[in-house]
Amino acid sequence: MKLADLAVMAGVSTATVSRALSGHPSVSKTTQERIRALAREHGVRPNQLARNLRLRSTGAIALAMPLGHARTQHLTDPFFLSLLGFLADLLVDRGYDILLSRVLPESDEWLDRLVDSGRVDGVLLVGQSDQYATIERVAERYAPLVVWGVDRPGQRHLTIGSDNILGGRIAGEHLLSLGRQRLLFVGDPAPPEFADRLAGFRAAAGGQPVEILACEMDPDAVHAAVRARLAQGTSPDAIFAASDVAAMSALRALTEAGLDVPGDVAVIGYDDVTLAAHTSPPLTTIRQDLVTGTKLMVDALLRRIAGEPVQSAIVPPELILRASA
Amino acid sequence: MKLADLAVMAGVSTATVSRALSGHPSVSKTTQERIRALAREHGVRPNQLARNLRLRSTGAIALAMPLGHARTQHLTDPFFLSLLGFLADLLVDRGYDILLSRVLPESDEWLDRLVDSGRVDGVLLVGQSDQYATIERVAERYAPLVVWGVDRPGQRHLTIGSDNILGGRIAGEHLLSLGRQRLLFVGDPAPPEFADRLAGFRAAAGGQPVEILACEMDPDAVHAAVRARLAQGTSPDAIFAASDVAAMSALRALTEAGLDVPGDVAVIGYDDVTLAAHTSPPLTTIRQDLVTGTKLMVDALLRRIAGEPVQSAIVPPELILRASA
DNA sequence: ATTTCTATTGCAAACGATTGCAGGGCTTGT
DNA sequence: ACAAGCCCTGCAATCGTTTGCAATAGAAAT
Repeated sequence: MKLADLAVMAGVSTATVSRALSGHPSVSKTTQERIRALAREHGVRPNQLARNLRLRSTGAIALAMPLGHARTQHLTDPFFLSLLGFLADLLVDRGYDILLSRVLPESDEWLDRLVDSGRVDGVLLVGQSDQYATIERVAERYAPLVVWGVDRPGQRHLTIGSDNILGGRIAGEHLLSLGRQRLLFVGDPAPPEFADRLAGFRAAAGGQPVEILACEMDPDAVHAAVRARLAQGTSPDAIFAASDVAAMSALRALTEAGLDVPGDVAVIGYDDVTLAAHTSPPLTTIRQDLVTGTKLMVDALLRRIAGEPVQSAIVPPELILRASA
Repeated sequence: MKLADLAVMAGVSTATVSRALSGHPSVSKTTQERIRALAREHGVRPNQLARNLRLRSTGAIALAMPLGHARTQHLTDPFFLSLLGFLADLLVDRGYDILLSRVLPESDEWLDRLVDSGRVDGVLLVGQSDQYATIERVAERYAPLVVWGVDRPGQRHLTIGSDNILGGRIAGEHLLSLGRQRLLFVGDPAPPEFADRLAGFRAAAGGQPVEILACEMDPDAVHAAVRARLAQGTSPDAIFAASDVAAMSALRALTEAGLDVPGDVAVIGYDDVTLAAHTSPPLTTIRQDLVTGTKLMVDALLRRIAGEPVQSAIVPPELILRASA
């Protein structure tokens, strides 16, 4: 049932129906009400596709996470998902829908396809993964693109992110202040965010050596890696995990190995996902302020869509002190 | 840059360009390759909106979770999110995009708007919440709608779900087999799924009384409720939580109260979310087989879209034995 | 009574693709 | 040399809206 059908029923033109439904002032109150009633009665709702085509705006935002690194793990990462939750809330409040694209960057055209599809007014990316170059290239020609991630000097694309170097440093300083000596970083050091965390951690450690246990980021891989590491001789007395999920896996491996947390080994995570407060012992972690972060992202995106200039921004991380370190 | 522009550059008509790009056999190999090259060079990609309008199909599926009950909690529920992850994977594999709508059912038109927008070829709903009536009404006139939830006798809408009654019974039987006597159900008994779990649990308990600790489902509420309950005199020796997230909060409240799990109190959850394996002690729980479940959902939806008849289906729950019970 | 003005409404052209049908050029058979 | 057939390609309609502009009717002004 389209507007044209309603038009013949009401004995007016499609144009009038369209204007009546959108509350255009030039159509009389009486016809407006008459058409509205008719529309309600017959359950007529304008086709958004046609509308969007005509208006050249879609009311939708694409949200994607490039999965260059962790191919095994799809969208189930709790950090991504809670980011998604916040973004969804904000966008829906502003009248936008969300087009979720899971992206496995097989070809480097994935982002081009997304922005050129005409289906969205803007794109939000979570994480740069190994797609930095592609993002840079597309950002050059497509403004309404905002990325959660790190901001490198000379970078063209707009990012919102937390200060991962600072976060890593805070973690390191905290562990040192506890008198820990044998520091271990657990996680994949390749993605830019994690690289920064590790860099900050090392900076804090100063002269002290930092051992790196590089592994995939999915829970089982981390668990296996930590267990294997513990099976070797001297165990660390402090672990800094690249993410909370990794930290939880480490936690489990530790308890299984009969080690006390934080007595034998202090553990500190990153993100402060909801469940971090519910592990035992509750996880000390570096919080990324997603409430502010997502607000900034949406804000930046909408301003880019409106054609205004916007700068990259950084939200400060924060140490959340719980029992594990 | 549209197809028409490319057409003048190539010196052919838009029709030919369209056919060339879609690999239509009636356009010669040579022109086809020439146009393809030109398109690649200038980064021309057909506008999906126009395409969808013409083809009357969108290549997108709406995914929504009616949040009638837990208004405070948005999309961050790990169970929903991992369901989302699986669905996303399956749909993307089949070439569909996902339109994510967070739905706060203020008016009962939310679902009508979704199905009439023309933006999606079908709708997946996760949970019925208190929107049962609305879903029934819309399902009457709109076939490609599949719901994750319970199947009541006489119901019109198509559901895939796990057998919550059976799941509850399994949980109950397991706790009884451990010799537990003072049974406590923790969670919101109102939503249909939870109601069924409780019903099955009670059935298993037979004559034994089941205490119900009714509370909101967000972690803090559950934690507070359990703590308050433990502060009273006699504590239960077995807890069946309506979800894993609730179980984790209960776990925390228990350890804080100095109770041993499973020594003093056995705890069993529901869902088997990823993190259930990583709590300490690892959580015994009733798994909902999401791999099969989501496959069935997508399958049912696609067949409904194709106009085939499909029946509701139920996937059996399974006891996952870990340390907590 | 004629003109001017305003309040409504309709016409038709977009938006950017897809596709049935028709026609033009070229080969082939007789 | 002429008819028939086959490849290609283009014309134009279509999907369902929105909106600038023109047109009409009635009211108000002279």
